[in-house]
Amino acid sequence: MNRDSIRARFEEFLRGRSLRLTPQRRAIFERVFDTHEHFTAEELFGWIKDDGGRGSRATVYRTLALLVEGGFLETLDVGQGELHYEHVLGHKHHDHMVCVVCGRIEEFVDERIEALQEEACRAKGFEMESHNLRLFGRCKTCRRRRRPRSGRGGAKSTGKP
Amino acid sequence: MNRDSIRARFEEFLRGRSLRLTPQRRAIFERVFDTHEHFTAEELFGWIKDDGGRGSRATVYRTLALLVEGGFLETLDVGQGELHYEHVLGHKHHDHMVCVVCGRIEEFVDERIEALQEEACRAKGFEMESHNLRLFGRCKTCRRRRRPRSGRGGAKSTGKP
DNA sequence: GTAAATGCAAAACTTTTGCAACGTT
DNA sequence: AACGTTGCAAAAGTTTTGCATTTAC
Repeated sequence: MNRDSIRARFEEFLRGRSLRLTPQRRAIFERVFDTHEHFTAEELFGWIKDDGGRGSRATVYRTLALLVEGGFLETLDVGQGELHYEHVLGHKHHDHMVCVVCGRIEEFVDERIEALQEEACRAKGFEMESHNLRLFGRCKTCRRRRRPRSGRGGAKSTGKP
Repeated sequence: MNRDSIRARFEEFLRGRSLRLTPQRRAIFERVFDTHEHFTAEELFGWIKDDGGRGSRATVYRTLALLVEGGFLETLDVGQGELHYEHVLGHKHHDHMVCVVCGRIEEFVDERIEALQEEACRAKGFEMESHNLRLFGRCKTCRRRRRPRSGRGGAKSTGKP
């Protein structure tokens, strides 16, 4: 699904709820869909600032919540304190492998796992709305190195034990 | 595995690191293993207070971290802001179904899913250290009701979108 | 014109930390 | 005496909120 149709849906979503398409919302929307990566609210806020600034932190958070509500984004908690966001529209469901050394997030899917989850739910009378599978460990690259890469993420001290 | 052997291991763990078995640590340990449920740091702190009070919030957090480090407890993030803790010793690995209505957490295991996860890791050159599968939805009980149960958990407003 | 949105700063919440006082060994 | 512990209050870090002001429709 391309940018234009996503934008059209976003505008429709806003109209449907009598919300307004402000320059801030537009800027945030565009910046979000300019990236193909996962990002955090704080990162996004930084990008918006760098781009010359429409949008406060509060507006970034409020707009992200809106995008999640509208099904444009999904949150991914990698247990690092900050929530990560990723696109949903035009992306198939997938699970994540999170490298505990460098913080890199890899995506994968296995339809057989998906099916077994459904089966487990049926067995328990549970009606699944969503699910989330995260594998933590060391990625291919980090298995070869003794020291962490210097990039983003990684074994940062976090609000969580 | 029974309480006495777990306690013995805990004492051994402390001794091995020249840490002391203080009354606070003992009280926290006992209270933790008095429950069969998942609990949060704040809940535990409340219990300790109710029991007549040895232990500050800081000590509760510090001791929980210790218990996790020692492999006595594991954390479970149900996306509700607070981390949940659960016993590890004497409990086989399992995954979780989290009811988004009443907050109830149900456990389940499927060895086939476990095996497929390993397979996915091999395919990506990823070395898995741990994993975490959470299914969110409505439990058997809540599917039958139109209104949420009044108990703990549930659709509480949280620090996360 | 009017309801909605923004920005700021303050607040909320969970968790961590600095530090002086305290117990154990 | 030396060192680990505790408790308190303050700090940290992320996200939310109240409110006066501005803006889109």
